[in-house]
Amino acid sequence: MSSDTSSEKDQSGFVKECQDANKPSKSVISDEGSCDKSGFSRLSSQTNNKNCGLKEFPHLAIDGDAGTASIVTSSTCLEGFIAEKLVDGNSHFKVENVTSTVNLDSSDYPKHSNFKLHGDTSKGKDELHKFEKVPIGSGIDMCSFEDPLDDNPPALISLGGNAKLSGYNDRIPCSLLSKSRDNVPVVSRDDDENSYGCTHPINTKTKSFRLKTGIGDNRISKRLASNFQKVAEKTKDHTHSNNDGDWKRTYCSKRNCNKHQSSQMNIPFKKRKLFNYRSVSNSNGLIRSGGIYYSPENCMNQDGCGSPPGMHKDPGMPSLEACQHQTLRSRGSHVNLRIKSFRVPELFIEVPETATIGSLKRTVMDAVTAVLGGELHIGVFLQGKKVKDDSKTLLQTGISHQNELDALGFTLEPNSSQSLPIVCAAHSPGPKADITQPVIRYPSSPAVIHQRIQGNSDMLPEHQVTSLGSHFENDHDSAPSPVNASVEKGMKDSKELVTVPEMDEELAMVPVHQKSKRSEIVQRRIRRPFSVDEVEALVQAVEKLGTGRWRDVKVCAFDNAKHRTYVDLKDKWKTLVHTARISPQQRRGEPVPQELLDRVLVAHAYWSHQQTKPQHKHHPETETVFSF
DNA sequence: GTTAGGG
DNA sequence: CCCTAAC
Repeated sequence: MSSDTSSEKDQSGFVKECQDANKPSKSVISDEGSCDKSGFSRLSSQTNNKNCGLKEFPHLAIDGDAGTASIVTSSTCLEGFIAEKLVDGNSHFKVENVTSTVNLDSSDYPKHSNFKLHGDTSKGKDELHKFEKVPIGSGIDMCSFEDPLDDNPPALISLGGNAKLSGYNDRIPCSLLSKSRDNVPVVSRDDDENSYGCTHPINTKTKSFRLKTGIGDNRISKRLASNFQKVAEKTKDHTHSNNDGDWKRTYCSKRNCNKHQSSQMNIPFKKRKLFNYRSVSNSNGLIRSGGIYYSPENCMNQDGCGSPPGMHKDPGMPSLEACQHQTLRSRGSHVNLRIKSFRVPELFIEVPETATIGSLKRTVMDAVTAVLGGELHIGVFLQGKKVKDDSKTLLQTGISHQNELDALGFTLEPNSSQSLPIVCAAHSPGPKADITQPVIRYPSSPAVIHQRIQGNSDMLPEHQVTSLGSHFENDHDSAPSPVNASVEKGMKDSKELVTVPEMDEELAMVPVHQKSKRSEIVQRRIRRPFSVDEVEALVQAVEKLGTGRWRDVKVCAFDNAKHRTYVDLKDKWKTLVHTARISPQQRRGEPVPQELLDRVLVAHAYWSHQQTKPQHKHHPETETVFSF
């Protein structure tokens, strides 16, 4: 069949129409529809609507209706502050002291989010188990849980990194974890959190505190608790080499945390792990429904500005000097940025109609986790331009309360694949330029099942036939296929992270496994059962083109269905033939009209015959005998 | 890059 | 759907 010539096609008759739709033909096939794309498109659109229930999930954004949370983002001064604070353990980070306020309010933040990230750990128990060995305190720390009494339960995610904090962060004692006596896992701490206000006078290690009842504390399994402990212990050594005992003070009790943050998002432990190897940045701190509050004024602490060893200096401007200068300028010169929220990019979730709410939640959680779980970096955009020089001060960059801040934007972007901003932070009412529209799809996984409205029944066979000519548009919004590549890339990168030497054994081992496992899961394309419409189109195309020309079939009938490769079509045909041969009782899945199956058998037999006797010439007129 | 066929 | 040998 490799030498399919036009003459051959013409002889086959089935092919004819597809190749040349303009030629009138007596065959039934030709009347029913050619393979011209325009014809197929019609169907595709219909199919699309029918099958793409996911459109209803334009955003699975971290809800942003919550209150505000405070977060400190990076700034040289701030860094110093943090470091300093950790040392004495008494420094208080008070957002309330903000003197100058440049609130970049984003009123346009979508409030219609359908999903919220809860801090409730009980719900994620199952998942947690899977990652039970994941270093709890390493990455994202739970500072608080959603308060059920709070109408605006902002979820706060503290993205810290104990294992490895990038940039200046790695000099800062990282996350610490502790648990209360009764095995209630207590929030871990890290520098980031300190900056958020989880840094209230911290108790000593012995002074355990527990999460408020009803916040999920008791719902945390002992297993987790024990793991927490393990991690905590390990982390202990590893994190406070510089200052023994300090870590003890770094606990973050819910109470303390809540003081400045209405709530936090509790990211699954597995996620934490992901964050471990590389912090999102010191500022990462919170991803919460409410938003991130940026308040550098905390840099008031002069010492913090230049003291920390290793602190980078601004080129041409001694950092210390610069900081002092800024500091001396008075509190009024601080920039307060309020990032309303980091929105989780488009997440395409597919779940069967029969899925339980619980599984839906888990699926969503997985999706969110997958997105947030990779290496993330904070990208800063000013007036549409990305600010790449991390060493510049806000002042130098032009980010000051005196300037227009409406053009300032933050993005969460995947580590290496910077081409794909995962999350878009929009704070400002300002230029849209700074708002990067994320186009990410959650990598498919077995857990993610295509949600398909099994509603072909309303489509009469006749309609199907008439619409057959169309091709199936790619369900651009129904499934995560197209972007998989990038996701995979991200996962790959993440996988590499697990090799980070800083990890201690426990952290390295389990996580690696989990991680790689996850990667595998992610990489597999989601199963997307063929709809009757698709089968119809496939059958028709094969009738015309024959078997063995799957690439043509693909181009002809599924050119716009990006998720259907010619291999898929070939496989589908294979299964169709099989299905047609077995008894209806043995068939599974969405029933394929017998009429179609019959056509499958006929076409299959026909083309098999053709292959067997390629020399035999057929007269087009004769072909019409096959009333496809 | 396509096909074909087993997994 | 994946994988891969074969082309």
